[in-house]
Amino acid sequence: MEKKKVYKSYCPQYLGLDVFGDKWTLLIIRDMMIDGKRHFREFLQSEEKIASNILTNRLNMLEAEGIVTRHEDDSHKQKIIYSLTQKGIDLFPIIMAIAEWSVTYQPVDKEKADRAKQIIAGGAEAQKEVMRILRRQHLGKF
Amino acid sequence: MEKKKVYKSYCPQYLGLDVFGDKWTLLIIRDMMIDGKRHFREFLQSEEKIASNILTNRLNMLEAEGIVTRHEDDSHKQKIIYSLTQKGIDLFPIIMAIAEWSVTYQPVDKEKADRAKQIIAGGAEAQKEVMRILRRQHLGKF
DNA sequence: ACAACCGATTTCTTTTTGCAACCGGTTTTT
DNA sequence: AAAAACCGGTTGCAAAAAGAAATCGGTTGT
Repeated sequence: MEKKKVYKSYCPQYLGLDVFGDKWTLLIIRDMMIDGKRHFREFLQSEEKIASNILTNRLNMLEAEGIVTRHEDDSHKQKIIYSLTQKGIDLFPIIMAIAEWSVTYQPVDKEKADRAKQIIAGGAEAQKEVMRILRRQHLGKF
Repeated sequence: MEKKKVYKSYCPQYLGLDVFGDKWTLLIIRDMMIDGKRHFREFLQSEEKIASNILTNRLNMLEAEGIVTRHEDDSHKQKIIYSLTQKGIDLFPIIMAIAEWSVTYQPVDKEKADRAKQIIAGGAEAQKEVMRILRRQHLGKF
C-alpha cells in the first residue's frame, strides 16, 4: 500500500516548497549542514529559537520524507543522532543559493557571510567538496 | 528615518527565508520568471489557487522589499503590471536549485521537468542567459 | 446600457504557529 | 545514595496566519 499523495500541481517549485517551504525546515537543515548539529537540544539552542513542539513536528516530517534519519547514540541511551540522507544532502545547493542572495541583499553577519562567500567563490567544485564531507559525516561513505 | 529591522539572527539562510520562506512568495516569483505572468488575475489563475487576499498581501510585501515594482498598463488604466527588479531576478538561482532537487526526488510533470532539465544541462551559462532575458523583459535593458 | 473584467477588500472559518509548563527516563555531579 | 542536570519529547492554550467566498467601486469592450 503506497501513499500516492495528490498535489495541487506537479510543478517543480511547488513540489519542493511543499516539503521545505516554511520558515523552519530549511533552518534545521542549515543547522545540520553548516553548524554540524545532530541532536534535538542543539537545534533548540539555535539563535532563532524554534519551539520544541514545532521542532518535533519538522523532524518527524523530515524523517517521513526521507531527508533525515534517526539513530541511537551508543554513548548515551537517550540521545538520538539525526543524520542527513543523500536526499537531504542534495538540498545543499538550495542552502547556498539562498546564502548567495542574502549576502548581496541582506544585512548578514560578516563572519557568516565570509564563510558563505568562500564556498561561493570556490564555485561548483567547492560546493561538491562540502557535499562530499557531508556524505562522509552523515552516510559514513568514503 | 530608516527602518532598521531587528532580526532573530543575521544568518544568511534566516535572512533569506524571512523574506520568501513561505508557501506562496516563491510561487509568485516562479509565475513571473517561468510563466511570464505580470498581472494580478494571472497569478490568481495558477494551478495552486492562491487566495486573492493572500496574493495582495504578498505583492505588497514584495514591493516593500524591492523585489517587484508596480507600473500602470498604458493600454488599460486599471491594469497594473508587476515587474521584477534586479533583486527579484537574482532569486532565479534559488528557483532553479529547487527545480533541480524536485526533478530528482519529486513526481514532477514531465513537460515541466524537461524545461527545467534543459536549463540545468546548460549550466551556469544557460542560467545567465535566462536572467539576461528577464532583465530585458522587466528592466527594459538591452 | 450592460456585461465582463480590473485589482483589491471584507468577513468568517480553519489551520498553523508560538509559548510555557511539564513528562518519565538517563546521566552526571555532589 | 541523593540531587541536579540533561535527554527527546508532549500537552494545553492563545495568537497569528491562511483559506474560502462574497463583494466592491471603477474601467473597459460590446
